[in-house]
Amino acid sequence: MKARALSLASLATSALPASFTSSARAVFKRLLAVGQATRPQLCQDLGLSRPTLSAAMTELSRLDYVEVVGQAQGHTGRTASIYRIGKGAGHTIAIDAGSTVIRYRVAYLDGRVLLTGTYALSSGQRHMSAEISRKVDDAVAQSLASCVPDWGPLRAIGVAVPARVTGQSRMVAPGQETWMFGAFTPPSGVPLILENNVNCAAIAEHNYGAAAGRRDFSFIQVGLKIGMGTVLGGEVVRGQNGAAGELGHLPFPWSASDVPQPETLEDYIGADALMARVRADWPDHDPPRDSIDLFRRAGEGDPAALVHVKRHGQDVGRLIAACVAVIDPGFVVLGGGVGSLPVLLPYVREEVGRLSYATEIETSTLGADATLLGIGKLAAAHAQSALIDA
Amino acid sequence: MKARALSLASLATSALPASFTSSARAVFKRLLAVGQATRPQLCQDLGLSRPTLSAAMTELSRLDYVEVVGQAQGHTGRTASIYRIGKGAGHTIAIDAGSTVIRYRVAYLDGRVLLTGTYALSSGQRHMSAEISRKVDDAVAQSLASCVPDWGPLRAIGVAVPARVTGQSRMVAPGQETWMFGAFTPPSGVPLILENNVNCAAIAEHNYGAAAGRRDFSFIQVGLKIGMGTVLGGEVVRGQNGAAGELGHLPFPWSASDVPQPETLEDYIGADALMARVRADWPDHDPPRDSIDLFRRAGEGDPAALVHVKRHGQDVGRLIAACVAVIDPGFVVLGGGVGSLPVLLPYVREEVGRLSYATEIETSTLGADATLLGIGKLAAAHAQSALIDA
DNA sequence: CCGCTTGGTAAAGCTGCAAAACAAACGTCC
DNA sequence: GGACGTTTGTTTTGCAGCTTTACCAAGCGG
Repeated sequence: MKARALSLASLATSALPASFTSSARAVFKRLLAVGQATRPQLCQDLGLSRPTLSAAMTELSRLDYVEVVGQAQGHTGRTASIYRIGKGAGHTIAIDAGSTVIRYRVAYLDGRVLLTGTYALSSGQRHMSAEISRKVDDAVAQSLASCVPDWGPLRAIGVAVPARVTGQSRMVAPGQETWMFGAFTPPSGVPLILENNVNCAAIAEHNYGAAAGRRDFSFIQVGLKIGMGTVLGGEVVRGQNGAAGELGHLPFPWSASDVPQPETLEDYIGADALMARVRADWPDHDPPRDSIDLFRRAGEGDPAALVHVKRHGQDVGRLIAACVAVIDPGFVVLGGGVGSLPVLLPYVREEVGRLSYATEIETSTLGADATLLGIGKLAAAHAQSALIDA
Repeated sequence: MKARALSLASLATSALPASFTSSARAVFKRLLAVGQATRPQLCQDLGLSRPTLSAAMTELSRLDYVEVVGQAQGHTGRTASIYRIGKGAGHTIAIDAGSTVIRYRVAYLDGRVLLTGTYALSSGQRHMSAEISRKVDDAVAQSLASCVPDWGPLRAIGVAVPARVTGQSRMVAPGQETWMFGAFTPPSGVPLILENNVNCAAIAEHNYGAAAGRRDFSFIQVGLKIGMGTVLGGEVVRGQNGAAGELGHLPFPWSASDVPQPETLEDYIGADALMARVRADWPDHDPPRDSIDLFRRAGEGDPAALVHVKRHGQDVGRLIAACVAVIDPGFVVLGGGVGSLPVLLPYVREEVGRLSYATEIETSTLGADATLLGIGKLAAAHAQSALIDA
């Protein structure tokens, strides 16, 4: 996760039409969360009276923030209209500026997908490069070109980046970092939200994945690099320098005789170092090609592979032990190319059990989509509050 | 900080008289925070109109929650009455059940002290013991005996303990842990609030000390034991098992060849281990008697002492590096018998600078009172919300 | 005494909500 | 097909909590 920081500043958001009553805000929020609902359902869920809800609907309809999509028939009584978020609420663009591919997705604020796409990078980019900037620009251009009136206004663009992100707001002023903005010119007047990619994955786990409904948990990504995203009290912990979860900075090696060196741990736990150790130690002339191969063989019972998987699981467990010692999240989701492999899990659990207090550990089920889902959620959430938290 | 956990449950709180308007709540809160204020000041600070404030005052006066303590004279115009919290709001008892002494303090909710006292323990109690329970009971009995009608009702009892505290609420049902409640029987009907002593010190730093006004920081206590209390977004991070900040559980020793052992770090960084290393390594036959002596000699320039102080500062810096890697608080306050010694600070800063992102580090100025101040604040805050968050 | 300023209260009005009453739509039973 | 019960949606009315406006009270200097 080592990368330079992005310093953030605010950008003028689009002018807002009006202020809403708190009930209208609640209705809008609820519709975003559940997708569709009838008025009686909304009354029930939000504890509002029918007249109040009626007023809220009138308010929201005036700007096309809600629309009717059908009728619900109880087995008796009048039919109820089914409402959802309308075109007036607009849409967002979410971009996962990953190490090997750029994914993008255009969606309404309630998550309905309008357009998705992928750009491959010419080679694995361990660090940000001009090519990423270009592809991000392509993704935005493609989205804008495909835009039709039915989508409503573009409310926010979110970009998940493999870098630290700093600043109070998640918005960035254009032109601050050439690697990001060298070829990418964000459309003016549209809020741009940057977020660290691991934090995005954590947000996705929180909203759609293994950590749904939890107030506190950590998501630990283990692959080529290591990183962590933490949610405490429902809020992402970002850190003063945007460096929360940069586990590569844990003091390592550290003992009575070893002096920790900066950023050593990432190079020790990263997949490259793992495979180097595996190859150096392999008993015959057919070592695993890559970490996937190693874990496959371990799953098939290969003793040499199991030794290294166990060893790696223990090291991951020690990462979690450090996390528990500091914040004791109680629940940890393992993700990333290596971390999400189930073969690793029992060894991780064993080591955490040996070193730490009771902590539930599960592997992620969201796969490679996690980051894109998370930045999408973030962009939608930003758009939502810009619209109704007047 | 290694100690058994306290499992918490709720206790019936005293019946509440009435519900307040939000303006009355705001006025009450404000008076608690600032101590004294005139009506115009409150209008200004809270953005309320004079009629609204008048209504709020009528509400609060009816239960003696506020009282007039004087008149304020501007250089022209009518005099304004000065208000503060009244007897009706009641008082709290705060107890620091420390390792060597038990301190207690009775105070109004706004912090005005009514009574303080100290009981020495017969010997340093590394773990909780029956004697602590007895002294806590003595402290409460003494407070109750001294109580006069002027103090108003007893609203809460807070106890800071050198143990993990778990559970949603800070209240504990009587009779759950014999070491705490073997000889201590809390008065029934009064909420009892338990909190870890390091978290209390952090709360004190947040309200009265070096971290005043900060939303995020960590307080690290270094002495016989090590522990950390963290505030993120103004809220104390307690952890699922109440184990957040148990730095003794950081993986140590950890390197390519060293296997971490449970709770090793506390015994390595604790003052006893430090002095053992100092004595083993001392060049002549006059080693420092204790850590205070060591740091005094270092302050006077003794090269042998400086070597060990520097070494210790580096180790403390590595603790902070671990904390920064996980949550990146941006600001750290050093406290405790060893941690608060200024001689240590430059070495800590140097090591953190070498290993981590920019992090401000200061030493605590609250001294031994920090824990008592913190638990007092917590008890008052609990009483406050019980009174007005109806 | 009068002007001037500031503290405090009483009366009227506004906002956001709910309860009650009313109106409309739908299925069912005779 | 029409009466009836049920559910949805709207109109009316009322209330809580606040602000604005207006007024009275208290202090100071001339």
